[in-house]
Amino acid sequence: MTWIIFFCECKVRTRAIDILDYQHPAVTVDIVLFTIMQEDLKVLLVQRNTEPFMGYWSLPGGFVQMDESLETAALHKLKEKTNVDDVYLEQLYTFGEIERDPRARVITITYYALVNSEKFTLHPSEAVSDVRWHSMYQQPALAFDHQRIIELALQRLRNKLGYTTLGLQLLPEKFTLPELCRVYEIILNRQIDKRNFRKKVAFLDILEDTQETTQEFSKKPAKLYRFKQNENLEIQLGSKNVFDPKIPRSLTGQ
Amino acid sequence: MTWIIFFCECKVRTRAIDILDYQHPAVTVDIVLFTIMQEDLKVLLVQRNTEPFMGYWSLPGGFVQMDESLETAALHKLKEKTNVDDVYLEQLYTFGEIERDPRARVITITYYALVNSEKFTLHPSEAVSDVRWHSMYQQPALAFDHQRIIELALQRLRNKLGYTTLGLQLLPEKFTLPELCRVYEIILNRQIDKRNFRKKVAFLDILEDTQETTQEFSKKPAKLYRFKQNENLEIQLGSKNVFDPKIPRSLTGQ
DNA sequence: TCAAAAGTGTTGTGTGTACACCCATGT
DNA sequence: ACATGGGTGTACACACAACACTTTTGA
Repeated sequence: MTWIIFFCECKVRTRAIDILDYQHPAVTVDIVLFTIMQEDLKVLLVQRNTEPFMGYWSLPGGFVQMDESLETAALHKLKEKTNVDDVYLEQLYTFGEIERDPRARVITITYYALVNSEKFTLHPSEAVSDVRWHSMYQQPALAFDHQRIIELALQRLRNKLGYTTLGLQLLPEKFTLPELCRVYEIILNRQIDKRNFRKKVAFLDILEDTQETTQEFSKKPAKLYRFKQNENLEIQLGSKNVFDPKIPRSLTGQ
Repeated sequence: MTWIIFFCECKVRTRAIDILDYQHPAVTVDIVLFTIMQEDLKVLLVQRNTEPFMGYWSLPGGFVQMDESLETAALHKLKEKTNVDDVYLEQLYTFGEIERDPRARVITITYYALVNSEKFTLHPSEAVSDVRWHSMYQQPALAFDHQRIIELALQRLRNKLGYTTLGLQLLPEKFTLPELCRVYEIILNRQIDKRNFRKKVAFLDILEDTQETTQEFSKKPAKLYRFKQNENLEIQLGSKNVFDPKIPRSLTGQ
């Protein structure tokens, strides 16, 4: 009898703990916003003006409000800091180590985002003193676990570059092939053979010729291309992988 | 009952505003636990006995406690439901739509996990009436957005199968090549050429011959292999991708 | 005429895929 | 002897990687 009562009590109390007395951790979003400027891969950082980590740089982000989805929250934070709202945004990972914020239990859902440099220069919020672009390859000291987050974002970006058309997000509407190639070189941090690159892009058939040229980057005019908007962002090319036979090698095959 | 709880919850959350000037959403973890049994891919599901979605099936999971990291929380929930604790666990995605739980704002960090069938049969918690394995290819009606979560998990599992050795997590320590091949066939839901499969596995050089054989599955004895534990889980094989030239094609090259 | 970047083809090699038969054993 | 699943080799196709010279223009 006692056991039954105890059992019931436990059950009730467990539910009570879950729903009533349960302490909710704080939830934030943090965004790794990439762009390419001055032939360099940049990340947007914000300088902290409060403890902890006062003076350190951190990712733009903030608390998730009750009336916004995670993605919306991320977009809001970005808009707040940069005034840019046309970005490519993708969830990265969720960090929830107990001690990642010394003040309280904070779980952060991280995103990474890409803006093309042109859109950015139209809203040069870098003027705001405590919000600045930093070279990915030369960062200041970062607060919390943000270093780790940025590294993961870069890794993901590099990976996805290979099987998606993500790179196009970093360029204006019209761009030249050498420009696109440079985007890849900058992100991957290594040289790419331009002949092979052109060949692959041509084969993908995701660009259309605008019939225009530009001499912005060279004396010889370079053709300007535009991304075929109707094309899917996820491009599956080439041999897929180890244990995946029986898929015919055609673009339509996936 | 539900209404009382809901009311109380509102009250508590209102107080939270006063104190922190910020409402914290509830945070849960949900786990998609896969195994292979009876030549079929199974997912562990729990039948709900409360509203909302009473009677529907849902993923094992629960609230994240303040003193456990997300991954720890996920492991705890699994242990609770299945008594299995030696699993491969990996974060999947975080869902935070405002309306995903009709009761309150709940953000869930989802994981997927793999157990080998042998470990599972040692702790047959399927006996527990409201916790059961269901065929991935024939599921009951699912609560919340759990259908979507499971689908994402399957997709991820299939993808990762190609460039990792994840499949090995679903087998006991010693296994035969036909068994491993069957794991891939079951998960990918398609036939695989066994000659090509063996060739690739041999080339990967991640298995060691145990010098033993088994006749469990056939009359002709099949060699038993063991996973070389020191090998990395992430195997990069074959051509990498579209925009990634200049990487020599060697296993050491990554 | 020179410098600077755009543009262009070919070849070898590795990896994916298709395909058919013999082997070892229990019944 | 036969049924069952284990085990093996070859040939073709395709994508990746390496590589060097010509073209167009501005200065």
